[in-house]
Amino acid sequence: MDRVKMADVAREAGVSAMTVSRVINGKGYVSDETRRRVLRVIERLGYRPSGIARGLATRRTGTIGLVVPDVANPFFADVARGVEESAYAEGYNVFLCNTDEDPQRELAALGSLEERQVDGLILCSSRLTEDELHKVVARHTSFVLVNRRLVGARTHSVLLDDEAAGRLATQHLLRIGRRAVGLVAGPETSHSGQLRAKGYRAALAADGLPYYPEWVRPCAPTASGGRQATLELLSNHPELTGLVCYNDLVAVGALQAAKDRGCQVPADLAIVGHDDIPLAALVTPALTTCRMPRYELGTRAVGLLLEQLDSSAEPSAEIVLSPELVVRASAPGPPETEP
Amino acid sequence: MDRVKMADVAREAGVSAMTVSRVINGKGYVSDETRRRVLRVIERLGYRPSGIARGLATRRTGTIGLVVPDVANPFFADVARGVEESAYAEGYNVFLCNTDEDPQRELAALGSLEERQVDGLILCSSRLTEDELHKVVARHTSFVLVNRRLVGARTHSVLLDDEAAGRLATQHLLRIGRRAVGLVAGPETSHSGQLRAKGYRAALAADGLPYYPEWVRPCAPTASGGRQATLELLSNHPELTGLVCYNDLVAVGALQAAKDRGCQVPADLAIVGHDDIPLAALVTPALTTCRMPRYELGTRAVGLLLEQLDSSAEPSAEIVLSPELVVRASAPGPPETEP
DNA sequence: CTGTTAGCGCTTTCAG
DNA sequence: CTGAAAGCGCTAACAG
Repeated sequence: MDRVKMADVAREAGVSAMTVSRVINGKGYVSDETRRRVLRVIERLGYRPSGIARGLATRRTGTIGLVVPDVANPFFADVARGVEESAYAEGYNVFLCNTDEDPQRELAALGSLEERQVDGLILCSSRLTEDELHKVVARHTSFVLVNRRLVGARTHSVLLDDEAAGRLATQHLLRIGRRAVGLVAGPETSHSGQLRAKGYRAALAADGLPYYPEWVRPCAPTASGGRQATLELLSNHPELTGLVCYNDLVAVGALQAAKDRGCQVPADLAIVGHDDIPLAALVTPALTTCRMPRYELGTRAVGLLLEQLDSSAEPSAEIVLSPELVVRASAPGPPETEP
Repeated sequence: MDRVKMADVAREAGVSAMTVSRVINGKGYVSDETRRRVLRVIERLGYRPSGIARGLATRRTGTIGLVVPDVANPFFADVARGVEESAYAEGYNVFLCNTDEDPQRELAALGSLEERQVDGLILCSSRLTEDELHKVVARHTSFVLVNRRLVGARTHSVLLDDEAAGRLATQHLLRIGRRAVGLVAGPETSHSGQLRAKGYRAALAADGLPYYPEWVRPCAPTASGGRQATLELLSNHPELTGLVCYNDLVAVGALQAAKDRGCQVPADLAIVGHDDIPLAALVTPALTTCRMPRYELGTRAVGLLLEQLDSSAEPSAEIVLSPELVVRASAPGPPETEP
């Protein structure tokens, strides 16, 4: 019950292993007749070349590693799908590693992928320190960071424009006539949260509106976090007519809070979320939100990675992906284009 | 910039490669002093053994393949997480393959994993025919089917008890006094849908209630499918006081339909879904549903797989995982235990 | 306790 | 157009 190997095919076809190798890889000259004969034997024997033997000989495994904090999180699941699909399209297979948000496990995963000799590595929302990250990057020829930037290294990253997202969300509310717009800001430690908040402020400033820190409340990035923060925000500031939320889960919490207070959405309060997770379209009223191109995050990462693999030593590159406003019932209004 | 190899470590430590191999794998005797010296050199040089070289020598790659229709689907994302985590805990890495529900791609993925010489394969909700599946199984020593059964093969599978789920959901409605219970049944071609419907019928029969086919409507497994089917069901049968839904998405559609018709949930109509996706807890009213243990599907699959790898040639095994009723607002009531 | 000798299955030279 | 020899980095099986 041993695997059939190249030598078996060669013997059966009456040629050398080298010839079999040539027809498999389509390089070098092989007469049409020989090729056909070899192909037939391969088919008949059900031969499959051994990737690891090939890997040992070529020092290329046709494999890329993907490290994510949690595949079950829809955000990373979409990234993973993007990575998997485009890697597959280019003939690569992907090793998936889950870190459970734990830097220790992240390091371990990276080590394990190094042993597997992946050709390249995609690291998503790394929880490592800059120092650790620099060390890791140094060990790998081909490396792409997703949703994280690292200065001072030959690093390629694919990022989301969170500031633009915050701006977009806020602008939309302002444009539909809401002048008292609050922010349910998510965790204070969140990098993307800070950027979205920055966008919120920028949008206010652009319209010549003052920034009221008391209209901004941090919260856990969950529905219940959003609900509670919104409840407090609304009871202290009933003057608010619009709310930008850190993400869609928080926005759903805001929706619940509005309901708790008998406040009509969007009539009394218009709400905009971030991310456009599937849930956003299913709640009532459906959420207006900033769609973040998660799948594309994955495909672009693979693109950058393979670029590095082909042409060696590219300089650093950074791709920033833009969010897109999706208008639904929680903050309706004509979607206008940028001036 | 070449990788440091075992020979480098051996030379540097003044021992043979074999000794280095022994300390790395922790097998065979090595004096404590030598071990320490080797370890130090490994550390200093940043040596990492080559998994592929080892794989070629041992014919074991420490790798398992996971094939799913779509990682971005929360169901499979959870399975994938279960697989990844427990594989990792046992020192295995997992190759993830997405088939996009396409049998052709599924076959291709399987072939590709065979080339990578994975030690075992986990195939999730396969879209292949029985014949194709039999062929695939025959090529692999270690194989586990998730959410799919295959008769007449030395196959191991991990399954969800869909019939019990349908029964559980229906029983709950009957117990809280709903005697006119309809079924929004999902796609007619869905295997799990048919089983859940069977459970629905069984529960009715157990209570001595008649089965009315006109209270059952198929639909697309989506919120809009559920909404439309429920709308039709309610307008033809306003007598219904309870609804079992194929899955949570469909149940959310049913919720929307009830709202459309000004029908109160749960007062006028109690609704039970299936799966317990995150969404279920977030809609208003929150959904009562049958939780299907998706993460465990993954962990158990790995368990079965590794069992096969260790002790060769196990007989077929089948693990059936039980659903669990999660009571929330859409069909409240004291959760009773089985009689 | 440690080292030597052979491969694992493929591809890379370099010759025919 | 085809083949022979050598080796990728590691470990199994023996020796010592």
